[in-house]
Amino acid sequence: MERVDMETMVAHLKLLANEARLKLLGLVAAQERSVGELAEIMELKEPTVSHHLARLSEAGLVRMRREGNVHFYALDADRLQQLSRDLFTPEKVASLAGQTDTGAWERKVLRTYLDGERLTKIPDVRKKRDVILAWLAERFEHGRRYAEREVNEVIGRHHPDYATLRRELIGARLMERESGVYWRVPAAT
Amino acid sequence: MERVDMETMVAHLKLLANEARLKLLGLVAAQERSVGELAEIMELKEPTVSHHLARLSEAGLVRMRREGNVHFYALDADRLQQLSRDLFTPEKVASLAGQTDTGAWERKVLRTYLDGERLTKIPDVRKKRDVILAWLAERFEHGRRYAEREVNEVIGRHHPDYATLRRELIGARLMERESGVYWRVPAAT
DNA sequence: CATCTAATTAGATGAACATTGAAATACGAA
DNA sequence: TTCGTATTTCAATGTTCATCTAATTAGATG
Repeated sequence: MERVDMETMVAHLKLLANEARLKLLGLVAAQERSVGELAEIMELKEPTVSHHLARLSEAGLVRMRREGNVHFYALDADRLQQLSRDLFTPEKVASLAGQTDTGAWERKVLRTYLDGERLTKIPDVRKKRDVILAWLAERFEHGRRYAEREVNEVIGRHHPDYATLRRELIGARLMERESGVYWRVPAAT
Repeated sequence: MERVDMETMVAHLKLLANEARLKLLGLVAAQERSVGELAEIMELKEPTVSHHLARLSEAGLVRMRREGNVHFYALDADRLQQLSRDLFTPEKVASLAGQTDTGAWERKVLRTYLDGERLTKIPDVRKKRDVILAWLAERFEHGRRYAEREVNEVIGRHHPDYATLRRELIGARLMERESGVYWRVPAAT
């Protein structure tokens, strides 16, 4: 499988997302045709057709053969099939996000609700609250076991309502507890 | 296989041929996300994101769920996969031409080289010559057998150089001959 | 060489579309 | 009800792109 980045992927889709070019591909699929011929059939001027053929040619979708000063174009069916196959594989779709910085929003939430180390407010919206809780969980060491009193103390440094936040941390499965002992849950991934 | 005409096909390709929309699909593929969240991540304003999501939504590619006045969008993976599968099947490409009048050019060639029943000139370019020869072949009846003298006479009504044209008709496999007898070859389809 | 034809290139125009700020809407909270 | 927030709708702006005419290139023909 050929690696295709976002940029070329969009370029290829743009190339195909045009009625004139799609028709051209269809016309040269059955048999080779000259520019003038295509212009006549499609009711477009030669320069227009020439322009589209040039773009298709760059992408390797059509081949050109000259006879005198007549240029005959024909479809490269293999290339088209390969391109359409590569364009939308499931993992391609999944990877679309990968090339984007997904952390920006989380950082903004933190900036909004944190004043230094101090938590100014607990967000009502679940997703924002999750971000805050994840940040809060990082205040605890991995592998270490905490008494409830210690947990309250750590949270208390950042917000007075340590009881609520402690329960939320458990609910969000960022921490676990058993018989009064708490510990931080390792990150999933 | 769902039938898709040229118009909707182009519309779908146009929808996907956009970096912002592709990124959006990728972002909502992994988990549902709110408009503001997406705007922040993509460094676009909310109206822009809202607009793109609306278009994706029309095509059924994303689903929306509201929680308070927060709108969460998520990918409809099945729909996307179905769309990408339907978009470029081999027979689809072949049929692209079907919706176009391919006869226009042939008619123009005939207009150019014919003056009524009279052939004004024999085209030099192979393709045009083929059109003229096909027209000429139609002057002969299917199934009937002609002597060479008769062939010359029929052609002679349209152009003085019957010898050349007779040979060309054979070369183009529009007519055949055996021991001095000629007949018209049925169309291949 | 001059001439003709086919195709491409260059430059201009217009339509489609992405993006935005401002206004309107919907909803929850006080 | 009034306020605050998230989203959508509206209207305006700027950019991209398809198409065209005019000019140029390249090949064939006389």
